[in-house]
Amino acid sequence: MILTDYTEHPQLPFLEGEGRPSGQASIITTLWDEHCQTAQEIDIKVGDLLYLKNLRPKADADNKIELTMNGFRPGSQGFRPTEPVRKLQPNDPFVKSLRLRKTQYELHLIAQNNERIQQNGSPANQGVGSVSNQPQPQPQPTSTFITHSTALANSDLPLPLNAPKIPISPVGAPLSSASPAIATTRTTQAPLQDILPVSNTPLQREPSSPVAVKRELTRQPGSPTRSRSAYTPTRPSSTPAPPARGSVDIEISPTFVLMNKVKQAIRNTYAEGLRFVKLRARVFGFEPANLIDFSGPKCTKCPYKYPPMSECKPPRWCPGCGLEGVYKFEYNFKFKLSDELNQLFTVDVDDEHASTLIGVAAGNMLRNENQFKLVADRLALIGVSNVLDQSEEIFFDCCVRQNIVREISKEPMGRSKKRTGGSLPSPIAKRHTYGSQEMDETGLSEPSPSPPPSTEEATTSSTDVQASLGLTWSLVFTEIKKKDL
DNA sequence: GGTTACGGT
Repeated sequence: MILTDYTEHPQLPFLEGEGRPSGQASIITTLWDEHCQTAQEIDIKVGDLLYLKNLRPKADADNKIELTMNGFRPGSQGFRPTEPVRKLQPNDPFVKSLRLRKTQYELHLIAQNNERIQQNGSPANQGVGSVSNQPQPQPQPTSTFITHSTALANSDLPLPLNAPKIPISPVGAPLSSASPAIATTRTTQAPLQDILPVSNTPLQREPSSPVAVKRELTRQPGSPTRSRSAYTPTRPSSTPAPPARGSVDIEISPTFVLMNKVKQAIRNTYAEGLRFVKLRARVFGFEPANLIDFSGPKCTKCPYKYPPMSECKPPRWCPGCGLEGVYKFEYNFKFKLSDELNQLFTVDVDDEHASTLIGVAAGNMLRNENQFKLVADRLALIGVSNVLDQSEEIFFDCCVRQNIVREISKEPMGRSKKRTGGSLPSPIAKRHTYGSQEMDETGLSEPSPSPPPSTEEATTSSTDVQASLGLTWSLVFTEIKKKDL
C-alpha cells in the first residue's frame, strides 16, 4: 500500500503526486502474511483511514524509507498484537487529528507554492526548512511509526523529528508517537500532508498568525490613546482597567456610528422591543476552532450548510435539496465576548455581518491562501487568531442584537412559559433559530409576543445562564477598521 | 508490561 499521514521526508519516494499527496509525503508499506490477508478481508480501499500497529521501517535499495508489517511467528517469544490492521471509524479521534494534519499540510503546500512563485523558480522541496515555527520539537527515543503506542496525549500535532538514519536503527524520525495513516494509490485529491520535518527543521503549522506582529507595528508616534470612542464605560473600581493598548493599530467603530445605525434600523423596521446593545468587549473564544472554517459552503438552492471544509469536502449533490450541489461560501461563526464588566456574551456572526466586520466577502480559505490571509489579518486586529496569545486583551467596540425567538408550540403550551416566566422561547424554537439567519429575519418582522427582559437583567447573566434562558445574540453593524485606511 | 522481526521487486 501507499500511505500518508501528511508528513514529508526527503527519504520518501515520489516527488510529486499523480494521485498521491504532492510533496514527499507518501510511504510504501508492505503487509506480510496474516496482515496482508486481513487487509483484504476488511476490504481496504483507496482513501480509507487506517490504524496500523507495529510497523517497522527499513531502507530500500535506493535508501528510501519503507514500512513493513511482519507476520506473527508462532514459537517466537514475541506477543501477538491486537487488531494490528484496522480501519478507522469516522468518529475515531484519530480521524480528526489526521484531518487536521491534512488541512495543515495543505496550507503549508499553498504557502510553499506561493513562496516559490514569488522567488520565481526555486525547486519544490526547498524552503521546507525555512518555514519553521514549531514549538518544542522533541526527538523521541525509539518510536514506532504508525502504531502501538496509544499516546494521544501529546495533542494531535505530530512532532517533527530528527532525520532518520535509516539503515541503522528504526527510523528516528517518526511521524508522531501514534498516528493514523491514510491509504492511497491514486486519486487522492490534491495536496495532502502535514508538517515537514526535513532534517530537524520544525515546520510552521499555523499559517495564520501574522497578526501579532502587526499589532506591534504601526503606532502613531504622537497619539498613543488616539481614537477611543466617546463611549466611556463605568467600571467597578475593583475591576482593573482594560488595557488601552491593543487598539493602537486599529480604529474601531465609533460609538456614534453604531448608534446611528441602530437608530436607523429601529426606525426603518420592524422592531419594537428589539434590543441592541453596544459593548466594548474582547473576544475570549470562538467557534469553530479553526479560522479556516469561519466561512463554509452553503447551498444556494436551499438552506443547507455543509460541514466544515477542514473536515470534508462538499459532496457533489446537496444533501439538503438533493439537487445539484451548487454552493457559495458564507461566513458563519460565533464569538465569545467578555465586556469590561466581565459579562459574557455568546454572539452569532452571520454572513452579512461578518462581511461588514471583516471587510472581505467570504471565500474558500482552504483553497485560497490570500483569502485566508485577508481574513486572518483582519481578525487578528481584534485578537482573533489560530495562534493563542493571551498576553493581550484587545477590547473593541461592537454592537450586538438580542435574537428574538418565536414561540413554536410543539411543546405543550405553557410548560416552557411556566418555567421561564412567560416570555422565553421553548427549546424547540431556540433550536430552530440558532444560526439561521432566515429565521432571524422572520422573527424580526413579528415582534415577540411579550416585551423582552430588561437590559439589566440580560446583561447581568453569564453566558450559561443566558443560554439556559434562551437568550442568544448576534453581532451587528460592527466594523474593524485599520487606522491607515 | 513484556517481546521479536524471515521473506519480495
